[in-house]
Amino acid sequence: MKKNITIKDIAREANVSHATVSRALNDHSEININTREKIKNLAKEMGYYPNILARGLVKNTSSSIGVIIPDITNPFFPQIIKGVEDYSNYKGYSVFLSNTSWDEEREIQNVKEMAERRIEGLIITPISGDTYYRIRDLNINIPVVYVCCSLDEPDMNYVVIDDEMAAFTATEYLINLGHENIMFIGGSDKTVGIVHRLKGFKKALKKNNIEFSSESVINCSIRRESGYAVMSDLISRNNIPSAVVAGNDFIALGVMEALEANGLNVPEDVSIVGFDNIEFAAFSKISLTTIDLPKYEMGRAAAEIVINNSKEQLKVPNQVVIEASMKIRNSCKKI
Amino acid sequence: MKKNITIKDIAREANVSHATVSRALNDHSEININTREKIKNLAKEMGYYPNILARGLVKNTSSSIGVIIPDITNPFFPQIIKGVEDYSNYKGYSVFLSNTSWDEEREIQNVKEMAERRIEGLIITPISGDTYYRIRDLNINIPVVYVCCSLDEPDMNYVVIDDEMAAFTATEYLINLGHENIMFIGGSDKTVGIVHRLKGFKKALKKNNIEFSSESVINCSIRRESGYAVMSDLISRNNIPSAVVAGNDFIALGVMEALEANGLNVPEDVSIVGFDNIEFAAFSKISLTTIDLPKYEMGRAAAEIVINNSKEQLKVPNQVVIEASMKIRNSCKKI
DNA sequence: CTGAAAGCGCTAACAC
DNA sequence: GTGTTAGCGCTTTCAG
Repeated sequence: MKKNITIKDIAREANVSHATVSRALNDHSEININTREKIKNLAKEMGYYPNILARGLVKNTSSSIGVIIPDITNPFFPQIIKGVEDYSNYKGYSVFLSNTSWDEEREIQNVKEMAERRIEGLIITPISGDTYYRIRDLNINIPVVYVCCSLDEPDMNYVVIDDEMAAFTATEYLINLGHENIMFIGGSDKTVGIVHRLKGFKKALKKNNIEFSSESVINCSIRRESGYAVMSDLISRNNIPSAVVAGNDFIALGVMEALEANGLNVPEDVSIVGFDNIEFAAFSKISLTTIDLPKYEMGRAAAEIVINNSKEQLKVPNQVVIEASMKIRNSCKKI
Repeated sequence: MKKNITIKDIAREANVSHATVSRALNDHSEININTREKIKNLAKEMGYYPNILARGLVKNTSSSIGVIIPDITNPFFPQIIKGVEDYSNYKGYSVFLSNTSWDEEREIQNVKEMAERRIEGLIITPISGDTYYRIRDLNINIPVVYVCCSLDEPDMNYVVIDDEMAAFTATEYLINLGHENIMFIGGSDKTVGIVHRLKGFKKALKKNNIEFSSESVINCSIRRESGYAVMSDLISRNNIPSAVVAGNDFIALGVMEALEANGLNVPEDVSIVGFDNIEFAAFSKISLTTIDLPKYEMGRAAAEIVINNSKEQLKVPNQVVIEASMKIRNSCKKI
């Protein structure tokens, strides 16, 4: 392994001390402009790449942040990541990415590892609300902001939409279309965003005097396959609702697939509304009515919070609730 | 900013030297088992997180790798990333992710930054073949493997499929279905994979005595919107092919959208075959016939190469060509 | 088995 | 302006 060029190598070559090289490379004011240029040229010639880790050691920074998500395969997350990445890159930060594949232990493990790498901020969409407490108890001494996960904790930083409200809107939209047999399909009851959505769902039923039956909510993992499996099962048991509110678009798509596979049509046979507005929901063949989350903006907002606060160690919790709206397309019909 | 606790803090607390603490924490053999346990417990109690950067400085490692891709929003890439991430995580490496948004300068800039962060390997799907040479000239002293980009360079490491062959197969499939007016829509002529695909396209035409007209290949950026724009333009000029080979699925989807928007149907009015087999291509409403790239496996293979070779500095170039096959669905019809 | 000391590559006083 | 020195948090000889 060829050794990397260091500041000392340059110093030797330039006949100066390595401190001078450091000053030159960092554009310090107290340095002769000629030696500065000479050193800079030399550094370029020699193919010098500063060792940021070493610098970080003395300056106690890493100029990196971490992003932990459960499933990069769900098109919802890449948009968030893009928002984070653009801002981080702009600010000179690099981002560590971790995909936990819905494994809570892996999630916690990765938080620890990132702490050991001295990330200056963590952005996470946790698998469950428990994660908040587990991370808190980790005492990692790093600001963390939660995306799509808000708990009633005064010290928690998060970027969310008003899930309850959004689900309420979506559900009432279906009710106003004449639906009464509506099911909520989606997500485990450990996933915080889903819990809020479910709350909004129930609220809308109640307000409109539709009796809520526990059989009308079905938990499943937040995967396309899960939506597919749940709806297939429903069909086989001949227990088909007239409308469904899906925990998110990925699940909604699975539900649509299952319907399709069984010769049922959307919206003719069953109406459906999703959550997230992933890119494919807009695809004309799919045309899924859904709640539009400003994913990119949420990622960016989260990045702004951690990066701008990492220095002064977040004092005021940042709890940002971003506006979401319903995108009405063609997956729901009046009955 | 609360200071992080260090090995020295533990040493003081345990009345030993910090070297002993280091030995204990790293399970060295030459250490009293009792002091080891005592120190370990103390470390846990005190909430100690080793500073991996400091360790890296002395051991000259970072246990991190970099991944650079042009567009995380294209579902093709998350699968690759997942493959990389799973293996890296398994091996104790963290991954830096960079999304360049098709900006070549940002791409190069990020390579430099990652070099400064002393990543031990770089996995990149470059925007153009030029990148290979620019990176090579950067002399970053880090193994890099290219994904979906192979050049005729003996020292290049890459993981690809046989794009030319695959495109040949796809095109001939359309020809055998009776198509003669086939267009290739996709990608800039700087993108290496696309260039190979185009080559295969031409080869198939030639072999089947179909005259090739330069008007039957249209370059565009590798985005869904581009496919949409190109096809819209074609339609407005009333220059509609009977079949199209798309540079990739994302473009194919855009093309389908444009067709749809203009009242044209797939496959009735125009047949189409894509490349990549992104998840949504399989969606029944879409049912896109396409070339299936084993994305996850490609990412994993790339990660294996960089991680297992970073130590001994790749000597033998790893040029792996993974098998790809055609997934026949319902986007093409016989004429 | 443990401590002292050196050093990874860099920045930051402190002299001169 | 520049060199000398110390030290960031850690691992690793080298003694003992």
